[in-house]
Amino acid sequence: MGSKIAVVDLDGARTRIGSHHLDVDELPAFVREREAQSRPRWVFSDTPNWYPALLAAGVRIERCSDLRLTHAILMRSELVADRSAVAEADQWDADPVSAPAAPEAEALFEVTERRSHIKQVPHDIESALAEFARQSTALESASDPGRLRLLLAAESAGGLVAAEMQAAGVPWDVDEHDRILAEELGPRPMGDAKPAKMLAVADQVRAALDDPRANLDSHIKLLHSLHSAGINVASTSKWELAESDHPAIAPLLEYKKQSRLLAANGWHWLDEWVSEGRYRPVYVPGGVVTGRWAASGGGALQVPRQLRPALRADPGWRLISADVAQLEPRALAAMSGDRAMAEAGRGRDLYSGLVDEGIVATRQEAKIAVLGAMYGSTTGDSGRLVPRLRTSFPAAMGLVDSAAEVGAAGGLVSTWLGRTSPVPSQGWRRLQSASNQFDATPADENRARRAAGDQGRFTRNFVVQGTAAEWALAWLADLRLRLARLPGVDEGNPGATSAGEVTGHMATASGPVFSRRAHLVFFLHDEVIVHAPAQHAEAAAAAIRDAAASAGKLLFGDAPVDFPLDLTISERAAKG
DNA sequence: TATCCTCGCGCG
DNA sequence: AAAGCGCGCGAGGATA
Repeated sequence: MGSKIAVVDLDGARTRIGSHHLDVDELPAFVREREAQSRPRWVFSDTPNWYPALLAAGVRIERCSDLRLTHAILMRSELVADRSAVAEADQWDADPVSAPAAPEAEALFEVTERRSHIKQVPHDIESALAEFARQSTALESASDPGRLRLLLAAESAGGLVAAEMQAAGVPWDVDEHDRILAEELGPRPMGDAKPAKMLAVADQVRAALDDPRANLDSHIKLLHSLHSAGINVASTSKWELAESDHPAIAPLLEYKKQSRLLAANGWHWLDEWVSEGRYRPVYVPGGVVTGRWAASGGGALQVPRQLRPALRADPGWRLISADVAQLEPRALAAMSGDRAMAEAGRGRDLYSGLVDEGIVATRQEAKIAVLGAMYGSTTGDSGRLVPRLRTSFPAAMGLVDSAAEVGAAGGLVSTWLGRTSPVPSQGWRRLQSASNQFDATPADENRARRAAGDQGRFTRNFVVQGTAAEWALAWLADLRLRLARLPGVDEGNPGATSAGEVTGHMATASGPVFSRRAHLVFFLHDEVIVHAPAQHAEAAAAAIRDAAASAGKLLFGDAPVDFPLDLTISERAAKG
């Protein structure tokens, strides 16, 4: 509290034209005023270090550059001719640090403890100015700075969205969640006891195995019990179990399902991650090398469909859920300029398009073929179907095949906007050179070949997954601005009723910035959920659609590829 | 007792 | 008929 920070104004040529010294507590008012005057592009060392406090004070910003996020892209991008200066400034190559999910007093010690061995970027003004200058120079040396600028802006906007979604939280119906748990597991037990329905199912399994002491919670012990009962499986995974037909299998699969629900999203999860009716997972923008977001806490990447009914809009509000159908193949069609593939997906389900065009017989086959093409399958049904795509979609297949070839040889690949894959590890390179030595054994050669294949499948998928992630970021970035421009709950709609009551309820859970206006609450690779006042739900839905159309134009111009959405407006997220 | 690894399963 | 990409998480078991 009360520590001094410096803020510097730069003009378009990055020349210093002013500076200010503020107490940290004065920052929100300062930012609010500047934002109202000129909506500058703020430069943050690291968004989670600055933005949560602004949001808590009721201040949103329109745009920023996040130096940590942009550094990570620029230091690797093949588009940048001279990236040595950026790459050498390795204090900026730091771990993502997320804002704590909720300021809980008892967790403070733990949080500081954990953060102390995490490498953080510097937050002082001179370091930031120096890095900003290095990045600007690098960007100017790029072969296609326009694309990279787009990527950097989208990436930074993603940082803002993550902070905003964490501040807003997903409206979560704890009672509904508890009902689902009770239905599946039985009522909440005391302490760490197992719920009643689980105990009952476990007894059925033990009876069927004729093994009253069988331990179902340890893979190893369970495997022994299964073998003793004459069930010959190599693992306890459910797909393998499902192939046996023994009376113990059905209750065992049921038990595993219950056990998973309890461990991953049971009452303990509810206590830890949902408070005041808001689920606040921790997002990590740019956390995956492909550009996808990762998560670190709360399991935002794996909320089971079973629990989707627990997402519930506040009274007088709606949830608008939207996902892009077949985002990755569409991104591939667009970036490769494959007109036939674009045509297969235009105005319809892309998989059904493949059936209509006579390329495969069923939608299921189409899905297996397309996923196989993007993931690099060579065996089974998928390996059999992929070659048909090579005939029909030569441009798309050429792009992924050549990405795989480059990767297998140790090379780098880049996404549409210029995010470049990481160099293969030293261990990988050692394997390859060992297999080229005169005394290489067949085992060496095998290992090297397998590793080369793995790397090839990684780079094959990198260009597609990464470009899809860019589309999604562009979608998000545009959407957050469109939503911010929608009127508040009691503005511009004289017909609105009980608005005061609704906002009164909201103010606690969502904080001052989000309590009155449509806002993003969830994002997962190719889907968004927006929480909006009922009277603006249609406008919010239109914003989601318009943002998707803009994203396609922004990235791919007039390429004949569309990105259709499945969109639902409801009080509850759809049942899975 | 703390930390790492493997397994299995949830999500896209 | 569980292949073929990217993740996070919890539990049990092994290791320090």
